[in-house]
Amino acid sequence: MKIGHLAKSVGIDIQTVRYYESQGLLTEPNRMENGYRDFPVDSIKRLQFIKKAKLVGFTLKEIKELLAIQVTKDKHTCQEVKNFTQIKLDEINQKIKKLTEIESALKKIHSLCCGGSEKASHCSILQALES
Amino acid sequence: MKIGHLAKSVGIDIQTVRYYESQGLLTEPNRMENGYRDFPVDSIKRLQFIKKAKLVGFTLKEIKELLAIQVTKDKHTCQEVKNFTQIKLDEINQKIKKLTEIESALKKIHSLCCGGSEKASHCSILQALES
DNA sequence: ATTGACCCTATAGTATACTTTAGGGTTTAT
DNA sequence: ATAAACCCTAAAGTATACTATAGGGTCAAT
Repeated sequence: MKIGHLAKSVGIDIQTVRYYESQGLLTEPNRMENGYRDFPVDSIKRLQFIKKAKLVGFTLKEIKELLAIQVTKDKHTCQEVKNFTQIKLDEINQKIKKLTEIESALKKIHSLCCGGSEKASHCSILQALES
Repeated sequence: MKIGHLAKSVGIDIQTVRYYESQGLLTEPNRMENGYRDFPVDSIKRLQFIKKAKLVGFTLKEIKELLAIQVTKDKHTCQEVKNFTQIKLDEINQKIKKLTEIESALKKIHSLCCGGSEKASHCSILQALES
């Protein structure tokens, strides 16, 4: 799969794909005779995951670590993987909690703010977070 | 409240507080006679919100917009606020969804990967996302 | 065979969000 | 009164994550 096709099917820029490769987020693709990159199909999933993880505030460095999770004799032991995934699970729960707080504040604003008879007393996000 | 106290109680750097002020995320604080900034107490909540929103992937620009939500005659109408909060609520739900996907993949890895009799077939995050 | 749509590398430039430095004044405790 | 801890501005520097540019080769269709 050529880089243009890959980039398009994930909805990112070709340059960005090359950048991710340079940063070690994509394993080095095979090359065709002419030197063009030939990506395996699962690069799509890899890039989709990167996109997803970026959206929720993970850095490329963190995403690289997430993608690197695997139990292999010479790399990571079970216990290492368990420890690492537990840390990441905690982080994710933190994020979900924060998002839920912001969500409920926005919901308050959305539903109460402009009800007509309601006073505009929940119309800032900080006020809505408090109540 | 002096900047050092404020920064410390939120757990961020003094310089960062000044930077946020310069970017319009904090309203300009009053000055004491000596020129020192005198922050209102609610700056703490403002900064805590900024911290929270940054953690889940919002940019300073977006955070500024969230902090600016209010219904006022000369600024934003009810409908504008409703529209804006709805867009943000959708974004937040997207983020929560992505996080939940990553979470369940990590949970799979965490619980299945090293069970002993289990094959290491869910030991990469991409594999875990699929199943 | 030539045009347009691809691909390549290498390097420079940009946006965002800080972080550090320089150079200086203020306050608090001893 | 002096040192340590605090505050100020302005400007430069850094890290991250792209994004664009230059200069060139490849491929598919006309």
